[in-house]
Amino acid sequence: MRSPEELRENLSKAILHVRSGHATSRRTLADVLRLSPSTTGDYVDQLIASGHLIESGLEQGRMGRPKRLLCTVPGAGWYAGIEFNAERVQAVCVDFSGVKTKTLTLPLADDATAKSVMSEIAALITELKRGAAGPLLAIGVGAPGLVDPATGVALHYSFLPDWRDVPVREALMKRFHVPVILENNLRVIALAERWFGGGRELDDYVILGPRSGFGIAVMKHGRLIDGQHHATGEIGRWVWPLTGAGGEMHDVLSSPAVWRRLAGVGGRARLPGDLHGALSSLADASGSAWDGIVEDYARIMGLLHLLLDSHAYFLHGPITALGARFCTEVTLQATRLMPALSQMPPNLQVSSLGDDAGGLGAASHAMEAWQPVTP
Amino acid sequence: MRSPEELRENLSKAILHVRSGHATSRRTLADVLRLSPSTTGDYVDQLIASGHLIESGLEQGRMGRPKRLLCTVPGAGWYAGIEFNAERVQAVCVDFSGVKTKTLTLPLADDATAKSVMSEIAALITELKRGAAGPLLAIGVGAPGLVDPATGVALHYSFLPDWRDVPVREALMKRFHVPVILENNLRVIALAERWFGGGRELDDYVILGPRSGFGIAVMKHGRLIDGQHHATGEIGRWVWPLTGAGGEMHDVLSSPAVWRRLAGVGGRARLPGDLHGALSSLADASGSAWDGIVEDYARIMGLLHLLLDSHAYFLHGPITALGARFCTEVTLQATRLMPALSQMPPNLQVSSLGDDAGGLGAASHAMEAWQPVTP
DNA sequence: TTAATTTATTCCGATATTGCAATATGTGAC
DNA sequence: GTCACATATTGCAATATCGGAATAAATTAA
Repeated sequence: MRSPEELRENLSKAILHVRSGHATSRRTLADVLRLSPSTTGDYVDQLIASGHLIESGLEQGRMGRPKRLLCTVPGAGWYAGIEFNAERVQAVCVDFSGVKTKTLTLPLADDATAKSVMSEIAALITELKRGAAGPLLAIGVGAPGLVDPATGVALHYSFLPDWRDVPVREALMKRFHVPVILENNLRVIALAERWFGGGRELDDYVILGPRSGFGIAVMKHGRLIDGQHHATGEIGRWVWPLTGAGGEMHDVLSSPAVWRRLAGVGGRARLPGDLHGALSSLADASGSAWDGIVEDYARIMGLLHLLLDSHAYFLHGPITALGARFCTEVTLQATRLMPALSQMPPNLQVSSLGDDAGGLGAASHAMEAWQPVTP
Repeated sequence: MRSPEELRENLSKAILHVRSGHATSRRTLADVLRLSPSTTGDYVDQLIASGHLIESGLEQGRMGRPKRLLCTVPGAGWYAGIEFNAERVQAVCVDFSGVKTKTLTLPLADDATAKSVMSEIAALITELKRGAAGPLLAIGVGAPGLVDPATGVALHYSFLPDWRDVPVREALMKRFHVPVILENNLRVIALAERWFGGGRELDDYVILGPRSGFGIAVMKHGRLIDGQHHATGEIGRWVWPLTGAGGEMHDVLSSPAVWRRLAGVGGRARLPGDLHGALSSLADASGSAWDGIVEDYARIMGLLHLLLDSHAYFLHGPITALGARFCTEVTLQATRLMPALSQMPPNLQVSSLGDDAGGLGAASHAMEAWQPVTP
């Protein structure tokens, strides 16, 4: 008898591979699971019996017996993905076949507290329940700031005054009685990119997330890299300019900072409510402010790419409003500044995921963590 | 029946864990292998019967039946580790219990070619054979420049004129009839750090290798990170100064460059034969050249640590002659330049491995790759 | 049409691995 | 000393997984 853990894990992986489309039949599933066809067949029968998978027709190859196609049953349940920051809470519903079926967004008041945020989250999940097919299977939460995924406690977030040591997992598990997974919001966005974005075929890419701060998430070998102080990717705290001392990069290159530079306003200016929209109207800007921003981003891209040598770099956050032109110019400028890059130009692109990248990522995390119960 | 591959892999892992001291009894071995005690017991019996392991006494815990200690049999065979650059070839012998028993070094002539290097390597392995206990089990090679580990072909190295597409694995396998593993030399040094250096308890650290160029190797989750163009960690090609264009970091911060700056000679000056020795005599230098170098390294440490957040950074290469004082000053200066580091000071240290780090690393790689034959 | 070929799935005996119980071997309390 | 407890190892019946053969279902060649 093999350990039940391992069985559950294999069943879970089987579902994930079918859902992602990486495996479409018993045979291909056996290949990606690295298990024998016989065992895989058993698994599939079991998952069909439990209502998680279903056969959806035949696919004829160039020759031989056709594959009996497999797919996940949409109504077998759904995952909730929650993401929030100081301005809004977002909740998305992803059904068992991995399709986003609903997105809800709730603006937060200026005087929002940890308590009010948690109750908004619960309210949104309850709202999602109405009309969702099947049972809620798991909840993923992408929280800003510092989090401890192991304990499910959110440690700190500067823009919500009393957001400190919030037991997110405990609270939501008590309320909804399903597994709850907590992660940093930039890191769940990396998962969204794998499930819904341009990272579907990749296990090596980087998320660039200039928002209020500037962090990155690094996917290597299909896994997000970690650090000692939950501080991996905190490049917003790089000194800026790079040959200076004291000042920090996110003061100059975060999304709000980029808007200020482009709009030509000082640090005191009040930010527009819709930063993405405001930046969007500046997308065909030119002049020294634009060129300076491009050059700054180019330097960062160069440093990152010569260090990480990743397949792709996905841009996220309000700054994506600057569009593909921005990415192109940054890439060009990077190669100009660092000739070594001409042999290996970085593949920088605007993420195809829109504003609900965070919610999608949180749901992706829930999908990856959930396991079926074995009979 | 489980797959024979998996069995061999488990036996191999069992040996590695016993050798490393991470597992000292059947019980603890079961824990680290994540297998049941019964199965692990079978494995151990098998490995004792085949002469790879042996019981070496009892260890009494605070209570209960004592562990029956396990250790690897030194005479069960040995691993050859080869490392070279334009100046010398190095070969080390590591016995089955993971102890280095011999190091050989052969200087290379100025007119060395790929062919002569390969024949020196073969000669050194043959020399190691004399007096080594048991059979040669595997050969690890750490080659400078660009290599393709998958095919075992060394692609390119600037300082050996015709070193291009050299089929290292094929040649040595034909000659010695054992597995041959090829890797980049900086990356095998990372393995040496895990087996023989300060990385023994870590699975998250970085190797800084300023030698002729300047590369780093990043260990995350116990695995070296890879990239798209075999170019991960090529930070020597960062633009330098960081706010400039065109010039590259290794022109200023490689070991030869640091010596030139400290010695106050121009770029044309001939390098001393013993760079480590030459730098050593400058270890208590001071003045603007020293301060400039410290500041440059501090910037790099800051950038790396805020991005990678690793447990430790091990300094390798001739520059280690500058000693612990250099590391201390770099760390201090980094924190001064980037205040964010004060919450998470980087742990930079001179590697405790000496000049044969490369050979040890190559042997480590061979150790990790070798698997016992199942009866 | 039939036979040869290719690919996917299922059947089945062999066995490696497991969980649990039993056994071994120590400490500490009294 | 004896008993309760703690920890490590071994024995054994139950079973999950495997390899290989058999079967299924298609294409291609003749």
